[in-house]
Amino acid sequence: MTKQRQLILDIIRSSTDHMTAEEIFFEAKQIQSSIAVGTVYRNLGLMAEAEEIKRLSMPNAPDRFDKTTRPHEHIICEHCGKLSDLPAFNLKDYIEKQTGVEILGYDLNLRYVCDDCKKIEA
Amino acid sequence: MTKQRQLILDIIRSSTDHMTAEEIFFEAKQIQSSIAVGTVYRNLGLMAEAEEIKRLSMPNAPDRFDKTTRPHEHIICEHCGKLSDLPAFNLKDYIEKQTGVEILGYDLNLRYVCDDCKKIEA
DNA sequence: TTAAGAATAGGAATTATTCCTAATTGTGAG
DNA sequence: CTCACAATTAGGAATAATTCCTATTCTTAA
Repeated sequence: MTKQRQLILDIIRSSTDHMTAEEIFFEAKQIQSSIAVGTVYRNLGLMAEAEEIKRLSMPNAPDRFDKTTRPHEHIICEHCGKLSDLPAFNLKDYIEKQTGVEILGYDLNLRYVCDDCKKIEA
Repeated sequence: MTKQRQLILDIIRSSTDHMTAEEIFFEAKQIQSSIAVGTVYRNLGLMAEAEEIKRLSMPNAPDRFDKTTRPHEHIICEHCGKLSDLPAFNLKDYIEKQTGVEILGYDLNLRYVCDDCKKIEA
């Protein structure tokens, strides 16, 4: 756990939303201006691999990183792209029963239109 | 529906697995050598938008395209990356009841280790 | 048949990410 | 403490995936 990795982790943990690598890089730069973008990507990849954080991949968007590794769901507004958390549905047992396969984990991404966008549309 | 778009759609529909844009481009080129990579990406994006096909985004992998737009689930081997289809679990009603939110759709990606990789690991 | 609009080819540009190498930092044996 | 070694970083080049631009080529309706 180097200084840089700790800094990146702190930024993710103190953010309320799900940041992109680029956003994390710019915040990190505010604190340690010498930090390199490669360092950010490498540490994000390593921490995601080690399951200290979670990488989120969505269509038509760069990856985002989630401080929460315990299971929970994500819901994304199709209109503005806002990404929010939902409590876990705990589908693992249900899925394993349905499929007969040992599931290591799953990603469930729900699509909706958020209240703000609904107002605008109406 | 131009000749090129039809060609791209035919390639996707006749494939058994989920192809990347690059794979689709190379197959298309066998048939129409003048086709441009931009044409493939543009038409894939348009068809995904129009829900004629479905775009799949996974961590650490380029997007893939699925001929099947009717709901079904995807399961990916964490070891070799093989991506397979599963029948739909029809979680929409359950999710809407849990969340109280109108869900437009969802993507559920399951992670497991496929039989081939299990053998190798053992 | 021709003008207008839409889509393509070709390639440059952009975005997101990874890789390379020299320099720096942290660590443990002496 | 300090030297040497290993690991990590900074900086930037390189790559991968995708989008964008513009001139050209269809297509279609009048």
